[in-house]
Amino acid sequence: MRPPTVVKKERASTTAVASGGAAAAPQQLLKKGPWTAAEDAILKEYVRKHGEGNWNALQKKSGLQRCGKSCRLRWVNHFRPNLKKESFSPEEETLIIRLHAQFGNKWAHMAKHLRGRTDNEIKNYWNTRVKQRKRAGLPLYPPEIQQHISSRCHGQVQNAPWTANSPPTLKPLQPTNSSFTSAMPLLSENPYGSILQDPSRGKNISFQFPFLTSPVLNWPENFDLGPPPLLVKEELPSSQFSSNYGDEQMPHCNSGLLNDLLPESHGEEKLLSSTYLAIDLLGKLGYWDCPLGEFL
DNA sequence: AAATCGCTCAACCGCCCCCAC
DNA sequence: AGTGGGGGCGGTTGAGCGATT
Repeated sequence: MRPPTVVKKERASTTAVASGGAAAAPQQLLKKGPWTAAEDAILKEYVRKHGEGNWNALQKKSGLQRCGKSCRLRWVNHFRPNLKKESFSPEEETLIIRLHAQFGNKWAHMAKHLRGRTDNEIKNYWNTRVKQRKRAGLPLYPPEIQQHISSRCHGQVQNAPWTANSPPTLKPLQPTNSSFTSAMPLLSENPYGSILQDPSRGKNISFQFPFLTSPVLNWPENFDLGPPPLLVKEELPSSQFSSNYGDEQMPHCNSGLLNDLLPESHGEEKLLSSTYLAIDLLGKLGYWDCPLGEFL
């Protein structure tokens, strides 16, 4: 990766920034293009004094001729603490591929799982990868990743909506020509998730299928994701366990069941932990017969 | 040495959501 | 309920640079 912040040739211009990114900026001349060392210094000093956020105020208070969005982007991509500068490691590359298989083009979401990496970096890496593999006539996901994912746990949910009297049955996918795409018609009967009744506790538990609610699905042919990554979202009716997948501030529900089953997890691991723990939860409730260890 | 090509990546753009009023 | 500002996010662009011809 090329070292950042080295501006060899000034391509900046001073212009009235148009709508969109600088909608809130006053109609004055704001600079665009590469940042200079002096601008960087102003930005860093401002954040040191005032912390992150309130980016438009930065422009007003510091006199920096940059719109708030540009300041935020510069900070996030170059000066935020603990940023990694080196190229992606093989482990990181593998993780990106797996995360993309799971979440699609959710760069910011993926960045939460790659400590010290920015959404922009991941996006650039992926777009380059797409170009390269397309040119080489290779599939988007390498066979080893496809194999790894599809071998984690072959199961498929049927018979929605579920109840405790009619629990979801798990049907092994055929190892050869099965694909998540082929599973979708079955799941489309219940595109937003389901509610499970747990009579032993007198509780209802709501599940959602992020794959089915994601607008970015464009799965390659024959890509087998295995089972949808079930996420426990709500324990009805009293739940406050309502975060979206990927929400780092996932609150605990206010009744006992999920808190019993979901141990503490922290930071960037929380999303995947919540996903896997949700699957584990299904197993503990008897709806899933795949040990968590095999799924991971 | 010069021209061309292809890739990388920083930065911008536009859309959207959230929240205060 | 409607509106506007702030901020987050994904898509896109194009300058810079190394490789190749």
